Amino acid sequence: MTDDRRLGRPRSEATRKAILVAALEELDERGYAALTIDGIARRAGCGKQTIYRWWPSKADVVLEALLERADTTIAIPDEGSLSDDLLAFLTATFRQRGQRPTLIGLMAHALLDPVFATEFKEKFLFKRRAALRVILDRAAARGEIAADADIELLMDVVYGVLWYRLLLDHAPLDEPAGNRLATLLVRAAR
Amino acid sequence: MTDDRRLGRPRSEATRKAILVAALEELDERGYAALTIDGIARRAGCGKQTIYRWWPSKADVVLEALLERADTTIAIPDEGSLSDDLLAFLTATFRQRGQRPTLIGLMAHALLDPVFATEFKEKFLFKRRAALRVILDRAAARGEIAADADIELLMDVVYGVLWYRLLLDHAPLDEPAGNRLATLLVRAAR
Amino acid sequence: MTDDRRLGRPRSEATRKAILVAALEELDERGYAALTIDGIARRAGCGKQTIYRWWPSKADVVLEALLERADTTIAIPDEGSLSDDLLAFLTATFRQRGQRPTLIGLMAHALLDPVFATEFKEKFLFKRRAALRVILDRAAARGEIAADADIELLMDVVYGVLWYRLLLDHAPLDEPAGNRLATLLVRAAR
Amino acid sequence: MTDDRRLGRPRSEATRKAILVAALEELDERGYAALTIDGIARRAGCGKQTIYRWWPSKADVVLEALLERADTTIAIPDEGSLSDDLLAFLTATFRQRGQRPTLIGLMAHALLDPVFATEFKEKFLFKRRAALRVILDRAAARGEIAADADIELLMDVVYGVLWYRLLLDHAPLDEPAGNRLATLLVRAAR
DNA sequence: CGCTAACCGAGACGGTACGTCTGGTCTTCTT
DNA sequence: AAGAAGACCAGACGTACCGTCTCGGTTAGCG
Repeated sequence: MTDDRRLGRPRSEATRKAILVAALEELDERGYAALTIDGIARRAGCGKQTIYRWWPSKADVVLEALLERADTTIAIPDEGSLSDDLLAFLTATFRQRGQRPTLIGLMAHALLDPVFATEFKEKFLFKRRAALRVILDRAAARGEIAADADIELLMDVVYGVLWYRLLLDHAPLDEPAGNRLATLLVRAAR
Repeated sequence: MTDDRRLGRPRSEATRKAILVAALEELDERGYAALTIDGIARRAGCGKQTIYRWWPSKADVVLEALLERADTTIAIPDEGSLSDDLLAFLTATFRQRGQRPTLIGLMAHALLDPVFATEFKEKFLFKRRAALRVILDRAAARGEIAADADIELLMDVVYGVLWYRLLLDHAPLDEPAGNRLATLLVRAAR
Repeated sequence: MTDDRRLGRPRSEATRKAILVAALEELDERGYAALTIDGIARRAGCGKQTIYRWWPSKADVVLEALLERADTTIAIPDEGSLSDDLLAFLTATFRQRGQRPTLIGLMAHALLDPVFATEFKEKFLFKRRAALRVILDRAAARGEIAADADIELLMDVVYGVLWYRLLLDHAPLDEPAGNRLATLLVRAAR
Repeated sequence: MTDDRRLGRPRSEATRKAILVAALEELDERGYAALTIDGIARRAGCGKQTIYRWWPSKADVVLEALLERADTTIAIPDEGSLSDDLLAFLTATFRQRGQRPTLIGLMAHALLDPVFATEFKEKFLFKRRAALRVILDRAAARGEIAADADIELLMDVVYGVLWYRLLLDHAPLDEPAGNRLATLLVRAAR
């Protein structure tokens, strides 16, 4: 029941969107390393101050753009077996591989800026982990996972392989890869 | 065959070392994000040109310093069983966790600079993978790994978990963790 | 005839005064160079728009404040002789030396902004000249000034010396100085 | 016998001149109020830092340009009589009236920036006063100036009228004006 | 022993982005 | 319609580094 109406001119939604779009376009065309606040402002047709007013760093702009663009809700499959759930989850996750430049840039920034790192984990990384945890908890309830299994470790295996291949780009992140990873996990979980 | 002696004044070994030391000190004290060529040169008491003459980027300086400091030879345990070999390997690898700031910085740079990324993979990452491959190949020869197992994937699991925890810093990289990961791998390999 | 009452809410006299006071306070505390519309508005507790609505530039605010504060009527002495009139006029004028920061700022602004320069001359500088001209005309009628004397030049001597010392601050603007200048003028006028 | 050779790359004389020229061109074309360091650097084809390295403010750049362009030596006429000397001096000084925009800008800046004001007085204003003083001292030695005359005040009359007309631009600064001012001064000096 | 060549330190150079500041305009609700 | 609040676009500010360059000076092998 809070009254959200504030004094003064309200924030321009049009400008906010123009900035997010401009950030993603600049990112695609020139890469994260060449991304600048100046460039985003120029492309969005806004003043730099408007960006600095709402986001603490360029990474925060990109993160918000990513969250807005991505499916807000992370689909949690429920096929009845760990194997099928994992396969569905991995396939859905791998399908977002087009986001690679964005994710790479955000991770790079997180490594260089601890403040943003926290933001990135809370708003993105840990949200995805939570979805995976639901799947594993259900499988544990069905007895598909050994009682002494380390659920945290299993999740790290999933996201570890995912990020490692995303970062190094040395091996595929496609459906067959998802298949093999699911098989490995099922075997390891018993 | 090649006569490596060059005309003119030879490269100063003292300066080379001063630069590598200065780079690591700056890295420790101020973090990779604040690392600058200017700063390294100032601390090393040398001209900027001297750095640019021998290294293409600040990451290359740090990489060379890391390679020089780290055990040049990667120990490859041969205990007779996959389980023991993995445990020994992981324990040795995790022990280098003190390098975290350095590794984080190099990875960040690699994500932003494709040229350095190649360098980093060749000189560092793939060298470590090769050591692990020897262990896995031996285990396969002993029949400890299923014939249809995906050796590449197993390696990605090891280094994926390692890097994922290194980057996110959300879970420990200690001996118990190594133990559990080794157990998981043995189970998955069958 | 004209009906000056306008539609809508009338201008707030309290705000107008708060702005003029705030402008002079900022001027005294931080100097003209640091004077900003933002700062005046903040101190006056009003919106920037309210200032822009009524004054074209910060100098106009200061000018209005100065005119309001200063004696609205410029005293024109009539002692019976050029010498006494000049002395009285100079003494009265020099007494306003405390306005130096204000006058300095207004002159600086006038030099940089031709539109304000016109305003400044009409509302301030030429008003003072007119007073001096009355004195000189009366002296001419009494025959104290040679028929071929250049009255305009005499006025420029008075205000030239005054402003030159005000601007450079290299020599006093006190009563002895007024005395000497009056003597010089009387001599020059013959 | 100081050894002026300094370490490092020497200052570029070509760039120095390009900056001074660019500053005067910008000043002529757009006026002092619109003069920016950015603009000077852009026109001179140099980096902003190069300007900041050598001059503390844009006014210092303009001052150096003015000093370089103007006759370095201020001609001191010696015609044998105060009247002729003054006329020659005023004529020569008034002839530089083309400098008006430059002088106006420098004075405006001096009024806003006390540090530059000192610089401006020392390097420009007081140098001119010194020349005039030579003329007046010679006249005093010849007995053309009353023993009790205030030489400082006479100089302030000359430069006061000059600057007052320069700043307000309400009356001419030409040869007839010089003539009339010289006459007035001779009369006042007796 | 002098010449040549490549090194070294220092530091100026042209650029470019930074994050801040102010200007002048606009858009909301309130008086 | 005026006012307070505050967001908006625009663009200059002065700083920090980038990677390059140009000096004087040093240190090797070769003639």
